[in-house]
Amino acid sequence: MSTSVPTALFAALADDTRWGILTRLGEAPASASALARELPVSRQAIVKHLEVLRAAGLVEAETHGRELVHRALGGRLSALARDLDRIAESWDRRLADIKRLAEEGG
Amino acid sequence: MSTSVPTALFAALADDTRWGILTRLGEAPASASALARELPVSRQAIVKHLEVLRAAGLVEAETHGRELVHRALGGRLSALARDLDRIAESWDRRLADIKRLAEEGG
DNA sequence: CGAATATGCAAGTCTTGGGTTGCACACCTC
DNA sequence: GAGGTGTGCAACCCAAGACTTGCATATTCG
Repeated sequence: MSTSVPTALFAALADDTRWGILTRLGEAPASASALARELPVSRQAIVKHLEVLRAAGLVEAETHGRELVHRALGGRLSALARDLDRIAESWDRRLADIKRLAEEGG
Repeated sequence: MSTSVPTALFAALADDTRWGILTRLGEAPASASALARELPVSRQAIVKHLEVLRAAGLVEAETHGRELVHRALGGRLSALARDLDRIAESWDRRLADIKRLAEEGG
């Protein structure tokens, strides 16, 4: 098992523009060109971000006519949420153990 | 409300070395020098990482004699987990709505 | 068919940030 | 008090990646 939380996924989420694109797609699917009209960055920048998001499993694309429509997928995110919650709990539990041992035994 | 998930927190988690330090601190608190002995990076690199982690609220430091002992805090992480889960759910729900409307109305 | 629009590929720029080395300083210990 | 050890500050190097502009290529619609 070990870590199970790839930092690559965090990296995909760590950029403001990319996060903006992702949450925008969460509201409704859209093409790269459509996003470029809404956001203050070039279409090429958006395309690159979409590629990163797709590689991370956060976005899925589908051809619609001559458009490539992208949509946000909740699966990876909710899986990440579960992992993080488990990890956070283990940290706090371990800290409580250490503190307890120190007070009892020390 | 809006976003509520600062990408800065993701950025703090997005580096392999930093994530290694963080999970290591999750097992047991340690000083920067102690970590430098375990990990294949310089103490200064670790110090910088710890500063980032502390700024993100993921780590807390306490002076022990002449040592500065750092420990991982689960709070921020579990809060992030809750936020992500909520967001993921909203995405999927919205997608389901769109698909349903398309099939019913279209 | 032809114009408009959507996508893809390709440099090339420039900032960010992870990492190092070196040095000065403090503090506990012997 | 002297030495070893833990920190802090500073300058510097270098690769990664976020964006841009430009051009070539389809493909839908009138």
